[in-house]
Amino acid sequence: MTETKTRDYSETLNLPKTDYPMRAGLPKKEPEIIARWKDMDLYKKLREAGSGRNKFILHDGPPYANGNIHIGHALNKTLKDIVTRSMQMTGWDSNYVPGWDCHGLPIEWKIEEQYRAKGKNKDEVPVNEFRQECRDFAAHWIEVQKKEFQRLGIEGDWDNPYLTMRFESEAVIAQELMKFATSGQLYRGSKPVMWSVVEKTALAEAEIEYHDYQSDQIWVKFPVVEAGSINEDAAEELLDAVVVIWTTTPWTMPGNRAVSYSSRISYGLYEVTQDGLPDDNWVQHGDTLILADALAGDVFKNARIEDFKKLRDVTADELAALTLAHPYRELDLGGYQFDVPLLDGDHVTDDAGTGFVHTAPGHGVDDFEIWMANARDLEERDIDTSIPFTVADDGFYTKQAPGFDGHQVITHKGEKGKANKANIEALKESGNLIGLGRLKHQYPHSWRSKKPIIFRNTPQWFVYMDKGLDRSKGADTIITSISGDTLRNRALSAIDKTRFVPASGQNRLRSMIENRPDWVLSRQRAWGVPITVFINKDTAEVLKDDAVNKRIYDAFASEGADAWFAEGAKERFLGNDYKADEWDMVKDILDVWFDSGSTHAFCMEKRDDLNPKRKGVGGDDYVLYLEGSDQHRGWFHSSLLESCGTRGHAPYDAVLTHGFTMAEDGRKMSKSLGNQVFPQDIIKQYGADILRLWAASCDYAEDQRIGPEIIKTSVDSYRKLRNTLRWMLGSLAHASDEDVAMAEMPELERLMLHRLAELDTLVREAYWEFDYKRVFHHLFTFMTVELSAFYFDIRKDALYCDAKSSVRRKASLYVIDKLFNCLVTWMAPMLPFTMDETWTSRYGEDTSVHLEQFPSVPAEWKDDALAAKWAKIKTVRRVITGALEIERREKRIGSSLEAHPIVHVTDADLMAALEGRDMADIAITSQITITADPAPEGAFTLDDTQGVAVVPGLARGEKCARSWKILPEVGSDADYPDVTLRDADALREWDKDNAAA
RNA sequence: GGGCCGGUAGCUCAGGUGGUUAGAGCGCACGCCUGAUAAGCGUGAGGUCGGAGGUUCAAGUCCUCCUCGGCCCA
Repeated sequence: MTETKTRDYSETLNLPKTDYPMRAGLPKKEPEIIARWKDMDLYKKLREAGSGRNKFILHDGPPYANGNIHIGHALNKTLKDIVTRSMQMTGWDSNYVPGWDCHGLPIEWKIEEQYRAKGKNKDEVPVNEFRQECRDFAAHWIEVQKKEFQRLGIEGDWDNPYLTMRFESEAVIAQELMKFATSGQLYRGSKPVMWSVVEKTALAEAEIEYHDYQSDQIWVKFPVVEAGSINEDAAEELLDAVVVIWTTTPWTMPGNRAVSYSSRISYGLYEVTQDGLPDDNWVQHGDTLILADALAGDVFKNARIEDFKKLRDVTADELAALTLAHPYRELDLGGYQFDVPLLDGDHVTDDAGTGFVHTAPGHGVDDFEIWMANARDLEERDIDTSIPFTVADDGFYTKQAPGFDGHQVITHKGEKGKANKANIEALKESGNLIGLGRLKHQYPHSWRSKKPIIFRNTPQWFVYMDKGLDRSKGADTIITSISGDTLRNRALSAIDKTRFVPASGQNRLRSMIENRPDWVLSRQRAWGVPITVFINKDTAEVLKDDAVNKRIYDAFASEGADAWFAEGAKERFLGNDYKADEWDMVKDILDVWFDSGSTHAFCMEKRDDLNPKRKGVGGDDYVLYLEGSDQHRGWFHSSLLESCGTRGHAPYDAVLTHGFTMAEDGRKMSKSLGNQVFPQDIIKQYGADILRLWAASCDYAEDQRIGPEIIKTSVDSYRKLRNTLRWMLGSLAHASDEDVAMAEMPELERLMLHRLAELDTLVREAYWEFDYKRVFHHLFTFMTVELSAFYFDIRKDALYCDAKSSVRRKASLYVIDKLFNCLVTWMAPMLPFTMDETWTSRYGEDTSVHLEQFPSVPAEWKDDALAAKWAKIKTVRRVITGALEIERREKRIGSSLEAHPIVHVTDADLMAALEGRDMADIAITSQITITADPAPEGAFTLDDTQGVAVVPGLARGEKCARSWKILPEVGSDADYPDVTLRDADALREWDKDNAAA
């Protein structure tokens, strides 16, 4: 016999074999996968697969089409995609139709900005030309964002998204508005808005800048005319007194309707005690004034009075019972005879002024709100609550400011008109002026003209929150005089029927609906859907005519809302039944929240592939809205009101909200702090799946953080997941399709199947609860702790070294196959790129994991008794590996295969669990001895484990050249003298198979 | 200023109805392996549970206040 050279056995082993790369190269690979999905028309295949199933509709809240996407968009769309994919894979037809919000102010601004750069004036451009430019602008960003969303791996109908500016959408939006109009829910009211006289336009908060400005300040007396009936003497005193206000806008005096005070401020009755005042002084000896205590001194100083005394306190109750006269009542102007009430308001402070605030509801937001809040009480006091239109759009007073028409507040050049002066004169004449001065302060100016703006009462369109509705006419409703069926009540009861995730959203939305005022729908803007309403010039009645409305709808559907602004539109829509000159055509634009609040109407209901049949209307389809928590005030809110007003119920079954994404330090991202994170950067550097893994692993219900270190955590997790899957793929390269019966399967394999059964329940539950971090953390821990470090580590020996015919090996491959299918499908919604790559690596390029369902798990896999038993086995294993670690540290062993521990198990329960187990395999040692004998002194134990002690020792025998186990039997097989008997058998089989081949 | 939500190891997260020395994974340190190898396995060090009061035999868990952060209003 010639000298035997050691044979290289590695070719006889079933080592992992795969092309699946360890390093993913996602930034390069993901676009290829997107292309593959497009080529195979995955979206269409998904729809075919889902056809006939109940629909799960994640109805997209439309992002605004005016810039690149940011991290918040990325989180939002990723969560939506995880929802869509997971529902599709758990038995629903889950069709995601993305949408965009296209109308509105920010886009108008951009176009205006471009105009300014070109020296063009918006007012000189025909409105429909301007609108076209807005449309083009939106269209551009829709394409940009679409690509960015697709790059994130979001699956949906990207070829047919919905757009609020599509003609059909504009038609339905107008139609929805007309439903409110014809059902009587829409009314014309008024509200002060910031108004630029120079540009003759309303301005939004963002269009305002503050500059220094010199205002006229005045202190004004309001004579007390009624003092209630608290106490005759006290009332008498107050009847002789005046309430004093201070204002920097004298021109708003004609609009005054009330005086506000605060019950949190202390007030007093003051008397002027100074002698020798000139006869023409505005304040005289003996005058009594009611003032805030903290400000009385200031007021007298401004009225040039040095000597005064406080007579007594004036209580909040006394103030509430006062009625004042307008300072102009005694003048012969007409129109100021009304009573002026005192209103308790939180906006009143005693920092400056008099402690009393002049309240002109047409000229300030606080004024308007306190007026409206008290409207009901005032009407009971026979006080007219209508708000006068005192100033026209050109800055001139109207006839509703009697005695002042002809005067201008602000001129067309932005300079002060004569209004202040005229009012000051009138006040002097009435004897109600007590102080006068100038004040330099910050005052709002138009960002365009840089000229001062004013608050001006303007007509606006509102929807009633508290008028009774009548549902008897189907979807349309009619106002009734008395009914509990109001829009507010409908919305509240709809909220009670809606599932909120997290639950706290319900309260949040509820309290907003409970407290909100009537819904203002009108904006004085150009880019949007118009309020398609005609009002009768004489009666101010809103035209309700189905034929007119249909003409409007049809025109919009084919030409877009531009039709409203086209030449001859009025005559065209009114038709022959009405005289055009008897009707006014409203030119206001709908608030964009009405647009997006109508998406359920023009997208969800109009598309056959959506149009849900929900519970209660003969179906089991399910509609979810998912947005950031700011949308309680926004889209969740407007969609609810729109749908309740026109359909009587919410457009959704469930509302899911997520928090906002902060920088790594937990603070808001900002350019100035330099802590911004851009999704585009992460995708470029690591890939979209890394970003998605971040989204899936964090608690999105709260605010999340993102930054370099956090991304690194995702990258590390990703690598671990990927390598574990890679090893499975490598092992499965040797698998056959042979099934192995449960009865034949070793307990270790059955334990893994049991764990799959448990995870199956958990994963399905967590996906239904949209709790992705729970799915991720469980799967990740399972893969690292139970698979990589336990099951795979133990089974490597059998998988690599056992003969092909080994049942143990076949069983393991069977289980790995099940593990693979479960894990890859379960993670597919979160990591769509990687899981599809993994899936196709096994099943071929013409498949996709996204067309799979979560595997059904046989009930027989679940085996709690087995799991309990293996918990004990693992307990013993921990003690063994603990003992081996000491040996390793002392350099007596390196690999655990060099060891032969003697395990003393004196706990009968644990011993019973070990019965029939090959603990050497399980502990990955070459040999092992299990004994019930008491452990000798100095044996290794763990503090938390009773009844197990380990005496370490070295394995005896030769090291097997093939499996590296050390066993005495090595050398006893004549054919294969350098291996164990198991390996010898395996080699015999391998050699036979390969000789035959 | 008001409404709502939150603050558990360096990071991401667990911690039903209050009950022994607060857990996991990652990261980190150290070690082993070299047939998952820019991989795999093991061991270890990390926490005043944002802070202060209070209720209770007992609080990360209940109450109050404060603080920091966030969303929405004003």
